[in-house]
Amino acid sequence: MHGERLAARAAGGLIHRKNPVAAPWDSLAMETSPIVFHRTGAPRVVELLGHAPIFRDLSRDELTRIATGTTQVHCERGRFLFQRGDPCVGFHIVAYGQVKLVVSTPAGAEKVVDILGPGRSFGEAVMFTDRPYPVSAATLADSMLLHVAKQALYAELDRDPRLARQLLAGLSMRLHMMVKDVEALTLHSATQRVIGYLATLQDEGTSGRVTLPAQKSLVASRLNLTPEYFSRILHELVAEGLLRIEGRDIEIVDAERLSAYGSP
Amino acid sequence: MHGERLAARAAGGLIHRKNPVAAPWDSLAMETSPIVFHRTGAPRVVELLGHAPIFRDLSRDELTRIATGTTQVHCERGRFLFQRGDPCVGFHIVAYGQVKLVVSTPAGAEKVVDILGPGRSFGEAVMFTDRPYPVSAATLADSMLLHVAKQALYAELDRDPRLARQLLAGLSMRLHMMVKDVEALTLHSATQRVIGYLATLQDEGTSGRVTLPAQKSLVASRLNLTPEYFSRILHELVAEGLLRIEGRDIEIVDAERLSAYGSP
DNA sequence: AGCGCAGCTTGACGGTCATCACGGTGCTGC
DNA sequence: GCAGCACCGTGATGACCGTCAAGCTGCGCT
Repeated sequence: MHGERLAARAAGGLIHRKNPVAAPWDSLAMETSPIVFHRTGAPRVVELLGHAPIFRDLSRDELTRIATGTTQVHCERGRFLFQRGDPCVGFHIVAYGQVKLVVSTPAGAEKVVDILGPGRSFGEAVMFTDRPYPVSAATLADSMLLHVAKQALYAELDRDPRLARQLLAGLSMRLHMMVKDVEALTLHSATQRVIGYLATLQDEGTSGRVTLPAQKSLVASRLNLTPEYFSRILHELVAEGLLRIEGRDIEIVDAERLSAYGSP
Repeated sequence: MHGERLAARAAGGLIHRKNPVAAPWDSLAMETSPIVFHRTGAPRVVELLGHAPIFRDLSRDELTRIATGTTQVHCERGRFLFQRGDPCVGFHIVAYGQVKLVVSTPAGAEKVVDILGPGRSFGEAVMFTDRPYPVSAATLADSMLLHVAKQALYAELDRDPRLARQLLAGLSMRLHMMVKDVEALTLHSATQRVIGYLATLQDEGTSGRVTLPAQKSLVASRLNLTPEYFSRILHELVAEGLLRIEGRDIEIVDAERLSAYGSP
């Protein structure tokens, strides 16, 4: 049984380190109360919803209707938003902060499925299936989320076919990513997975410098590696002169040779 | 690089073995011409569409409109319906026969993502993303498929919010399955994956007897195993008195002990 | 300052699983 | 009937990657 030891660090310390991830698309005053729900038709909510990719190019009217069913959720670092098995009555959008999605066995082993930053949404798919959550979600930093109630979205869905297309496209992209993940897990070696991951980080922010979105042990789990082996691979790549590492910042020295490393 | 040798048997011989999988929801005369498209408003098409889970409880009117954009595709065993990278202009429904979805590296390694029987649909997600196919599809038996054109579906989507919900639910279930797959690949051992797979086969057809949907090497690839190791595992389970095997038919002797095997 | 702890690294070792090689069986077609 | 081919099983070997057990570093805290 592997991953046993990951369990120890799973829940994430409830430590108050001031490490909120900056929101690129908006910045708000920070809430640090343990966990706060804020039912509100606040004016900002419409603004925030409008910036989420999933609701791009909806009209202001539509957004305000959806905002009616939306609550703000303030959540400090290291708390669970929901656990696998909980019922699902809506979906979440990250306003600021950072969230991890994990699957875990009863035995305590844990695997990071994804690491989500501001603007990303999650839980839509579960909402549409009327099943309990298959994963758990926990904050990696003090965060603020929007929770959109199922009813509100369904109501709007009946009015606007364009929204349906957006949602379908969004879920489809998600599925596409999952296929890529499965492909990586089954067809690529550990080293190739690391290289591929660095590549995806790179074309988000252009230039040869990337920075890991979270601590290395989390990224390792995301790539289905132990922290130890992840470390070894990174340092092997450094030894080859392909990378340069400074904490979470990684400089890609030779992108050409990197993407070809480990094929023949 | 593992899976290199799978490539050899990848394309599937173009042999004419009469091995069409019986369609539980309809039976039709078999076509064995190499590959035939049949643009048709045939009366059966509406019937066939109506039985696909994805179009369940649509009205006859709606189905006939969709049928307008639907073509019958007759395809003999061992041919590709599309290859990774091909553009996508619609999606498929299996009328009868059997289809495999595979991902493959340029190096030739190949992995079976799924094995699909009558009634199952595939390619919707790709259609909604406006990207090329991330997987290839090939027939495992002489088959007949329905191909629904993107335009036809989009048009109907604008008329009927209920269809949107069905599609969203369908894609969401697909995503759920993928999450389960990733979980199995990363958290479970090979033996546990085999056991889990047998369990899913079992609750489709109740009773202690299941039969593998395709040849063992394909099932092995689906479970991310080599045929050799898959064989070893099955026979180990037989040796433990948990299973009994006769070709593709497997009798589950002790379901209790089976599902607990390999945990402590 | 000095402790304590979380995160990261390094080394030695072993298990799980892939790989290679080969023999067996049941089709199909000549 | 036999060649030829899929498909399946078995044995020997070793790679890849996980596990266990240290040290190291930087940061927050008292």
